[in-house]
Amino acid sequence: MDAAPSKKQLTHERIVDAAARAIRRGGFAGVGVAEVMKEAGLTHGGFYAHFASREALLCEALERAGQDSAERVAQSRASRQARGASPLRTFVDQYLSEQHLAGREQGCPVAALVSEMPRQADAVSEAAARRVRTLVNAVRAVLPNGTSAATAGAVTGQLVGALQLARALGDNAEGRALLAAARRAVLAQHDADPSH
Amino acid sequence: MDAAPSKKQLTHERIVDAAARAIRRGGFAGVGVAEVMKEAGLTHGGFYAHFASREALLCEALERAGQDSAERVAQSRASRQARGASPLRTFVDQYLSEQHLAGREQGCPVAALVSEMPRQADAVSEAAARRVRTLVNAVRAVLPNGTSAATAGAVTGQLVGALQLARALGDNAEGRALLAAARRAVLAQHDADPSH
DNA sequence: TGTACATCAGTGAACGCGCGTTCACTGATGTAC
DNA sequence: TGTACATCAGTGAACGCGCGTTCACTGATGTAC
Repeated sequence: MDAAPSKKQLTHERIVDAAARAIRRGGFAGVGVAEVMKEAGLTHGGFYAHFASREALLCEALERAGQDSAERVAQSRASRQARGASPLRTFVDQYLSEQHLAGREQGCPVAALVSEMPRQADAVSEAAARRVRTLVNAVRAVLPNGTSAATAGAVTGQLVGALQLARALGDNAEGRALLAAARRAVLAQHDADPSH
Repeated sequence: MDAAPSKKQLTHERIVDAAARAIRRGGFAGVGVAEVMKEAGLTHGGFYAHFASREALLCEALERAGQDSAERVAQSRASRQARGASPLRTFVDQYLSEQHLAGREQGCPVAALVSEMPRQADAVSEAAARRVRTLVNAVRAVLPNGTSAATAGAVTGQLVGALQLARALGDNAEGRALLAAARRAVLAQHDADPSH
């Protein structure tokens, strides 16, 4: 069905990928039509054959960034859980890892962009709200059955907030200490088996 | 000593006040020289008699926004504590209040700006990091004596993250439920007397 | 007290620049016969 | 198999606009005498 992507579709993907990186690197305002097209190996004039507007690109970029980040997490999840860690512990250790602290461009778009989300044009902030819900659901999935969306949201806030504050303090001892303290706090509160 | 501010100093304050509101309303990029000057009742040409650059204004605006927000909190704190609430509960109830959810422009600049902080020019992101430390210290002051800065940072992350996610979801039932869940979580974890 | 002058906060026109968007065009691809 | 033609992804010049910054100027204030 989706077996044979056309050349145009492949180009489209390349543009969205570039934008998904740019949006986490530079924020919503850091996504420039010309720069993204250049990074995709094209000239800026062709942009409007692919997107109705820059706004439309931002919406697609948000979604792509979320998928991209989720895939990265899924890759190492299996191996960690095999070593006996709980799903929650695995998730928290990855989300509040030093790699995630340093790798903004490849990381969670919610952590990279939340404080800008409410200021975007309607279509963009709606796409952003969907991304937030997706993340909250991912957190909910590693919490005990029956946990409410609101409670999962509070835990998500704990993760997102700690990562952002650590980044604002810098990728140094100060930021890493905050991150470590947040890992401990989340696990002490929600993990049944704080063995390690 | 600082008894008689000159007319120029008063003007300077007005500009910084306008910028402190604009930076929380529109983010770092939302602070335009011309617009801020206009809001202060001036024309844009006079700007450089007050600031070396737009960057310098951003630094001052960050600090002012922090003071402004802290003052607002201090105003209602006394009366609440008099009614018997603990300092922590008072702080949390205010930080995660529905007023704070709706009032971005008058609220905490850290919640309004964290995810943009690491992307700013050096001077600005340093001023931002100082703001973060100030907030963490305020949280630390309402936690038990001896709480480490890192642990206070984790709690701060919980507050900042929850407020941001709620704002990204919108000032509606969904956002308010997240906020309420976060209030419960923080107090259950840290407040000795969860009486109410 | 009154006049002459220096100071300086604020004005408004102008600048160069980068941005999102438009559009006439190119040139490769693939179908029709 | 070979030629003629339509399609359409991508090019690159050009547009209008808003931005941060500069600068010659204005006009009110206050000091010197």
